Amino acid sequence: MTVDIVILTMSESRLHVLLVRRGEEPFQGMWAIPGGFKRPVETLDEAARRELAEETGVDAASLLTQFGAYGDPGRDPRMSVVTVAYLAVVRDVGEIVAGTDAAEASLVPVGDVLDRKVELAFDHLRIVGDAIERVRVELEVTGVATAFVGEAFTLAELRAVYEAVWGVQLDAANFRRSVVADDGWVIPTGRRAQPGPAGGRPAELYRAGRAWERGGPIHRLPRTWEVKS
Amino acid sequence: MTVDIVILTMSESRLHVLLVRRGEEPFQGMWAIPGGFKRPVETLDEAARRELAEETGVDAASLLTQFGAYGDPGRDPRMSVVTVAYLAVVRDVGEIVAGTDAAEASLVPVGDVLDRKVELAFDHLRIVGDAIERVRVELEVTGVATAFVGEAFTLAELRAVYEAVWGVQLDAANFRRSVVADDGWVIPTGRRAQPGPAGGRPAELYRAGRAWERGGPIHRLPRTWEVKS
DNA sequence: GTGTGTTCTTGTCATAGCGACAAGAACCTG
DNA sequence: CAGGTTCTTGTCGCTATGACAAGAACACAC
Repeated sequence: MTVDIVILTMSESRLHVLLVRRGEEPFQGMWAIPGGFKRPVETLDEAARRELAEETGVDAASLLTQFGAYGDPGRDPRMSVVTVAYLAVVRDVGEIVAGTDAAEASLVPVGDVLDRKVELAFDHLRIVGDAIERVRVELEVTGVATAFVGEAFTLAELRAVYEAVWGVQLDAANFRRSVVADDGWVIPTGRRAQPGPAGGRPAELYRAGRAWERGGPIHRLPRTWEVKS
Repeated sequence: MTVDIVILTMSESRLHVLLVRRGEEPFQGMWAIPGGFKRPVETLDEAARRELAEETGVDAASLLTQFGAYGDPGRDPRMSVVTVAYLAVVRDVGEIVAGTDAAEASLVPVGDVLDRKVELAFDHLRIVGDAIERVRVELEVTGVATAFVGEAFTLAELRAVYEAVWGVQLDAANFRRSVVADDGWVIPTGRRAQPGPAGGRPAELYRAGRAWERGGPIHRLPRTWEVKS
């Protein structure tokens, strides 16, 4: 019994996953998602949190959600091992420190992983793929989007999350209208963000409201207000 | 490592779950969901299918979907056991036969389980509860609804699924319009169903179309067209 | 300062979706 | 045939939303 953890975060408007370079056999030197063996005295959630901290120094405690179990014979060359996979979405990974069993830890664009530019150990490619798919769905149904951004955020930042995860372009005006629709999804803070290097009108800063508990305001299914060109 | 299976089906317009009465310790004589130990040479999916067939005689092969793993210490009094839970929605359970390890097998209304009128062994109440919640979500996003009904079905039957699972009343006219919306969710067969004992106009029979793959037509979140009185 | 470019914000318009409701159609039983 | 039940069709009005245009607030170059 092992647990493995997929940590997702936004960086440079792209989705990234936290990987560690394996320090031990099997697959020594190859990239993998953090994880390790569960102890009999702890719950699965506790095991996930502990392994993540041990190998990367990241504490994603309350955000870890379980999303799958993998137990194909042969997925681990050593023995028959079933792993339970966890997912956490964070706005800032914080200090990444390679710990036990890990020679190195860093953020990698998920695009590079899915394109196989970065090869993963075990069946971790499949696990990461399932995690992404899960986030795509959760984005529509839950408030996961706010977990990607900070305490205070601009609507452009929030929109970038949807665009990166779904791989679409959204109309800024319509996005604003849907989110601000006075149902309490976002609450203006009164402050404004610093404009980017190219200038532009400074964006208002918002914080997350409580309406996300009932599902998000942005949908992708029958909606097609992606930008044309 | 064990696998446990939650089988859900509709009976008398109510949601039912397939339970077995345990033939062995621990919890001998108590109701539980079917399940058992995974073998090293098989996948989790195969283990679920095998255990279900062994204990109940039910073959739900292609419909089994994994939805959670449970590994709290103490959930099994004998030892530390992690179980992977599977869910299947079927229109007809078929022949139920109590098999190995099971003294009895039958369908129980989920209401009785959630109300604790029927007590379950281990943490199976929690597992069943999670399964129900999963179905409630899937009903909105996937074509699970069609798995509850037969090959050919009336729109009233399909509507009853949503009403039973969500615990709401839906307007028959609006339900029809949403489902028939010529997007291929249901396809008329040209045949008609037998009216019930109280008479009434005979309903048209439909079969499931391919549009369900892109998500269902019925939503519950911002929608509130439940019947008033 | 002034002009140009960029980004965020506000507003308009037309259409599609949908909740509420009423009426008609097709069966039953007695 | 009368009355009851269930399924089916249709209408009305409101809201949500996709498309698009215009205004506002900044940076930078000159």
